[in-house]
Amino acid sequence: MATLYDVARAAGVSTATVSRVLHDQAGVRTATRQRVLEVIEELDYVPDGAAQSMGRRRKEVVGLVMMASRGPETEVEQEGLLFIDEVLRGVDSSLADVGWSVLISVVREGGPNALQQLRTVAAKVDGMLISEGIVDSGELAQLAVHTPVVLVAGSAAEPHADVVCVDNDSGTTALADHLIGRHGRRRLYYVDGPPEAPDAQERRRAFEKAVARHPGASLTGYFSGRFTTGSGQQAARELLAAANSELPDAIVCANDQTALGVMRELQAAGIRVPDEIAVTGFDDIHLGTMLTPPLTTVHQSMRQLGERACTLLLQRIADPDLPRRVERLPVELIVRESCGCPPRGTRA
Amino acid sequence: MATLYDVARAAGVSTATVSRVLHDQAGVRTATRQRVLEVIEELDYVPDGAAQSMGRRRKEVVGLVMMASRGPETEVEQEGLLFIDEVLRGVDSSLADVGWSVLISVVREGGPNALQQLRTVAAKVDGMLISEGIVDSGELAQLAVHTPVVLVAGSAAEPHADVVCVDNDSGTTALADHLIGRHGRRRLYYVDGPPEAPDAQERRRAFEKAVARHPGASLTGYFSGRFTTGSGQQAARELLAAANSELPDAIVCANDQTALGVMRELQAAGIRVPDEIAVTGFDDIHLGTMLTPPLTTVHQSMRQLGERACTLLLQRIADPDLPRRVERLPVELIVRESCGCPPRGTRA
DNA sequence: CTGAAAGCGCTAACAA
DNA sequence: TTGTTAGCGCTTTCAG
Repeated sequence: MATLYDVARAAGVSTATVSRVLHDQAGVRTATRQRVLEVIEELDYVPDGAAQSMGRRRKEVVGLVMMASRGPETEVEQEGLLFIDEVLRGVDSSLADVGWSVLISVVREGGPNALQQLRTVAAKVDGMLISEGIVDSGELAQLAVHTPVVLVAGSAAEPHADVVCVDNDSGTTALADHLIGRHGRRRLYYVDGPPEAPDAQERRRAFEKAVARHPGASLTGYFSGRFTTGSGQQAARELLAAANSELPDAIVCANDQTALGVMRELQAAGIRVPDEIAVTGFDDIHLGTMLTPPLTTVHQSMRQLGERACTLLLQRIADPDLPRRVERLPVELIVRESCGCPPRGTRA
Repeated sequence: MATLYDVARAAGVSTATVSRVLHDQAGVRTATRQRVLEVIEELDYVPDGAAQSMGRRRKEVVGLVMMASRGPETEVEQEGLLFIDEVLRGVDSSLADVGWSVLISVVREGGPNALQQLRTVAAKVDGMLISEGIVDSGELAQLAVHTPVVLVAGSAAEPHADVVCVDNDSGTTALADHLIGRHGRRRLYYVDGPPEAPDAQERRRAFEKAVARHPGASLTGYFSGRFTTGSGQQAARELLAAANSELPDAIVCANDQTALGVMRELQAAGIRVPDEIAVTGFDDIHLGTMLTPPLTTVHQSMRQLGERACTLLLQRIADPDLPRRVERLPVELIVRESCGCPPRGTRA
């Protein structure tokens, strides 16, 4: 492998000059530049990244740490699994502008000390994007002392890092208002996500608040799920089994995966959605458009989440003394048919 | 940021000793080790990755280069998009064993010189996994001179790199035999993928061969698609528009995305699948299980693809003089209902 | 416009 | 068992 020295020697210039040419810096005579360029070409020289990092004291790499899906590999209908892809795209596009790269690390649930893994990553990057649920606030604080960190889809209340999250509040509220105001649903049932997930908390609270604002409407029940299809099925089964009680006329789910399970189970029991019971989700995963009926939900752009998080991270790396920031991304109510609305005109 | 020197000084030992402790190497008295460990803890020391790379002349990072989906971000039904996730998981699991990391780079179609981008990645890694369709054989040859490269899902005929691919042949053959032998389909129509994709070529050839082996069966038509849902729809539309000709009794698609489009369009035209026309895919994407009828297809594990490719890469990095290898991963015929088979017992 | 040279933080061969 | 020290390849300041 040719080094900078080889190039310098072959071109009869100093390493400083080669470096300047390499980075298109001004102050090199055209003829000299030309000569160096030729030698570079000839020697097929590629600068060594590690050495560059040492020299400029910056690696130009950011870490993206995400959670592996729980369960066996074939279980695609899982929390997490669906998001790496989109978030990664956002991050990448934000990085492409400046020529940096992403280092990915997947944390396996129950894997040995996630913190250790994070440290390993930290050694190789200038800053990291960590998705919610990987470390607790204390560990995060430790990490953030030396490494710029942005929490992706994390709790806005996290005091030790910048956070980019989604406006769960307005999304959930819009959904509830639609269901109650537009469709006159009154007996609402809620299928929650895991209590430790900030998104789940925010959505549930917002939902309760929204329901409370509508006289006549009430929360008839509640299931504590885990953002999974299985949770949804379980919730629906329990609901159906409780024979003594009247069924709700709408089931609001903490996310689309859950809604999927609920719908599946209801329909298997011969219940018509949305005629008898409306079902809604949150996230707007692609699968939702393929269901019968198509799922009414709240759209959030994971891509944008990644992009914004990365942008914040780059800014913090550039200036570590920036005040802490929280960015809340807008969401959009996506009305399809599972809420009771009629089919939209033409299909894609 | 504390350095190795700080630790050495504070512990009253040499940097060599600290390094030994850091890597759990033998030959350090327990008491010494203990002391060093304490100092490390106290100073919250984290070794610098770039410096480590320099020292050991190895970065312990592999690059994974994949293609961005074409088209707008919302178009999820695209080639490529669906695979990063799974492949990444395989790579990661293979890397987790040795403690290395993955650097991801997404090549945008039409983006400025992919080769340039690859060089940038090459500077930061010890070897790279490149997915099919990113570089041509010539460029690959250039790259591979200095960097270990494994082609993912590439052409087995590629002479300049190791290749991990899928056994398109046996999968397609099994599918054709099933359709013809089991269901007695005779008038077969094929929707191909892009001609430049090795997978597409292999599948088409295998299909033609398989059909030829069955007297009575024939290939009644052929559409040159692009592995996309859109291609499938277009293929179906053309087929339906050609009013003079008799319709086929089976449409075999180069991949699931395409099959999805075909099914959608056929059903929109009131044609019953599989009663009137059977439809099959290749890949076994999750969506296929959700269709009505569920899609009969050929399963390939992208996760395994990533894992194997990564394993080969690690071996080549360890020994660059290894002979070139091609690994062909097994596939499995997944019989569901779109081929004409009856529903399987219980659903998941 | 160009060059000399001092780092950057760690590893590993060699000595002791 | 521990220490010394020569790199690793590039960047960048400071002189010229």
